[in-house]
Amino acid sequence: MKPKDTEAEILKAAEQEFMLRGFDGAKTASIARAAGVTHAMLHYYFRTKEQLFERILTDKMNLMGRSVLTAFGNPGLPLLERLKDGISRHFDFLVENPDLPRFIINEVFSRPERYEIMRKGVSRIIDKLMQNVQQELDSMAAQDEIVPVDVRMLMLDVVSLNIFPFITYPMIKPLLGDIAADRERFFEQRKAENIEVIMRRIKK
Amino acid sequence: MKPKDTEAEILKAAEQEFMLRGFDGAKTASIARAAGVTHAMLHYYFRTKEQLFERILTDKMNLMGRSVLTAFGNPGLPLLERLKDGISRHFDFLVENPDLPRFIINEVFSRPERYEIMRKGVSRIIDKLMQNVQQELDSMAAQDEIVPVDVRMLMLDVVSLNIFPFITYPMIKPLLGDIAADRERFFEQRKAENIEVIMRRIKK
DNA sequence: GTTTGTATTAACAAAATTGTTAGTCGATAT
DNA sequence: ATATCGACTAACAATTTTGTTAATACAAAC
Repeated sequence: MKPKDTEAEILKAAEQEFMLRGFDGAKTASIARAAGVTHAMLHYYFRTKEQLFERILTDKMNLMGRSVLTAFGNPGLPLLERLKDGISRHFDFLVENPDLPRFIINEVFSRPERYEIMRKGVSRIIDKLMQNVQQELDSMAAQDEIVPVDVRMLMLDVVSLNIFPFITYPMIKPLLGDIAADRERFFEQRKAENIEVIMRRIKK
Repeated sequence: MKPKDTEAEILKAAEQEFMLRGFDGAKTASIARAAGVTHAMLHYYFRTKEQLFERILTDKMNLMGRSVLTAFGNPGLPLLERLKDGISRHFDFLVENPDLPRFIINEVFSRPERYEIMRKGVSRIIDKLMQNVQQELDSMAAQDEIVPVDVRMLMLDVVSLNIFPFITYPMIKPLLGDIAADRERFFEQRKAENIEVIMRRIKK
């Protein structure tokens, strides 16, 4: 008589399994085992593997989309501070969700139509945010305080620098040696580096 | 009769299928169909799906590893020119192999032990290359021509900026609108942007 | 011309994976 | 008390996927 409980258990297990192995690599039996129920329950609550997956993917896409907005949508600060703060907050979000980008990138790649889910949710708001920042960039550039720059290119710089170390950490760790051995310390350094790179990109 | 022929056909088909769908998503029947043979042939030549996959993965990892070396291992130029040239050549390599990084990142993530294949091949040579560049960076910094910088951080900046647009193109294309609509032109702009970012990172 | 060896196929086998169903159990409402 | 209803299980079914094998074809070697 505790339906919410098992349903939540399945969702939790499915999230882990799908994030770790992707849609094709995840097995319903494995999800059921991790949730501590028979795999029939999974069909009872979600009909098919596909539907269970869509549920997880939608959640994760919304999380990913909102992360950019909440990181950079911090009004009241002067532009450069707001940028620094945004990079830092976006990076911190990735520390808490290190596997999220790789998961989404893969699932969108293997079925691009899935991206519509996300685009509809955040595209408009991001457009608005970008337009605002572009205006501020332009006015600062007009006053010779920074160099002129396209906000879309700048934001792509930011997310490239922020996300890439997380999706490649298993590979770069052995390559970089001692600098990457201590994971937490390494990511602290990367955050500082990324802010430095972006500030230098736009400062006179 | 013509053994090389069918074996090569299978390898070609397997490469496409594995690169597109990954190990879990790829099906041996689909590979065989694309190669124009029965799926028994695939086992005849390679015993198992796993062994066929290892063959492809090893090739791709060597390709990926060497790409960094050949791009930046261009002696005779002054450091800044060599860096620009390296970024450009590495980027051009990605234009020719846009799906390669995503494929390798995924397969290494899902089974990190696979990374040993690559590490053994290129790790030493990359270490050497990095040490050389670090020395040049240090001597230029000592003469106040550039700011001091750790080569490992700088190279991670470079590959982050270069690779990320390729692995996320299906996602960023709808987000960036007109700027990304023309794929070729977009990547031209990105290459210029990446060189600009890195130069600004180290210049006084 | 027979033997030998390799390439190939069709059919089969085994395992894994997803999905279904009939029926049980227990709480709640009537 | 019993009828009802949602949660649940075990067993089964269907399909997909990987791997095997016996038989065939055919060229080259002897």
